[in-house]
Amino acid sequence: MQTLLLRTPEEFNFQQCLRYLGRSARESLHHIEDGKWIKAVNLNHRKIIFEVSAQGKNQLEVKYTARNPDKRVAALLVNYLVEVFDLTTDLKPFYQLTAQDALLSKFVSNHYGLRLIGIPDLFEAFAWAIIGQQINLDFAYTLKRRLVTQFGDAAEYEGRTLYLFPEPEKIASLSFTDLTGLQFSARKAEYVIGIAQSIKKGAITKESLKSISFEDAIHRMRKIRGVGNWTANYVAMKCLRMPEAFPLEDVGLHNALKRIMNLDKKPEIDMIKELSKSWGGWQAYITFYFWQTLATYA
DNA sequence: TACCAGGATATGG
DNA sequence: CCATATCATGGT
Repeated sequence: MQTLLLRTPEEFNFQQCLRYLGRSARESLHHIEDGKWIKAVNLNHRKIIFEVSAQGKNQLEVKYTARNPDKRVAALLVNYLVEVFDLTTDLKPFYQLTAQDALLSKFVSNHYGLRLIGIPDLFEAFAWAIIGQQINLDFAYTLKRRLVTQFGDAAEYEGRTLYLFPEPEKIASLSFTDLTGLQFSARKAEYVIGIAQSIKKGAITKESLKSISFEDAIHRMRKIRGVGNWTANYVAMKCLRMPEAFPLEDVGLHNALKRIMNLDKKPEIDMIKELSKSWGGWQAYITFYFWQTLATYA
């Protein structure tokens, strides 16, 4: 086991992030124990097992081991964690904006230091979004667990089995019945396998999507079968790290708005559009913070 | 029982 | 362009 320290911004609270990561007991891709986040990932064909814990106020302690260690492992892992915890974004303007907004200040300050926790892997981000379309989150986590345990790689670590999300190359070679057998709908099976094939071929890459404008990225993603406005914005938010990403149609957002604004029914799309005009390019963060007001969220 | 869940697509008007 | 049916299953 090797150790590295990672400096974190002032507007960072590991406990807030850990609470988010522990939001579902059905999560299949990590463990949380004794204030530590324990997980395995595949980064550039290096399988890495790591533990993250808070080290003082402004640092994370990261213990890690790799199956095929080389000198790039530490750098890959740091990059991964910087992405997951969004450590390069300055949240001061976000907190300044929301503090002056009567609606947003109600709940944003309750989660000070929470970063928008990301899904760095493009295929995982798409697959998770598609799995979650139109079903309740408990069932979505169940479907993900079946996919992960059936087709994902695994690592044994101190008596635990740590699963990795399946590689697109693996899913690309499946037939629909492999996924409908896990209780995916025929549509979702088709969508997930199709995206795996596109990513395997290189027709869709994270780098190319990140290199173009937000509007162009959304437009390009929506050409993919199974990807509508909600899914494109979810991926832009959680993987591409575009701050103006905004899943307008999100039921969780609707329910959160209904609760926060004390509405008697869920808000209309046009009302949400109007409301969000004052969110100054922080739509993704504000949506993420809205989700924290719900009992279950992702 | 009926309706809602992190929606998207196909089809008919 | 808008409305509706469909999807699979779990929760309420």
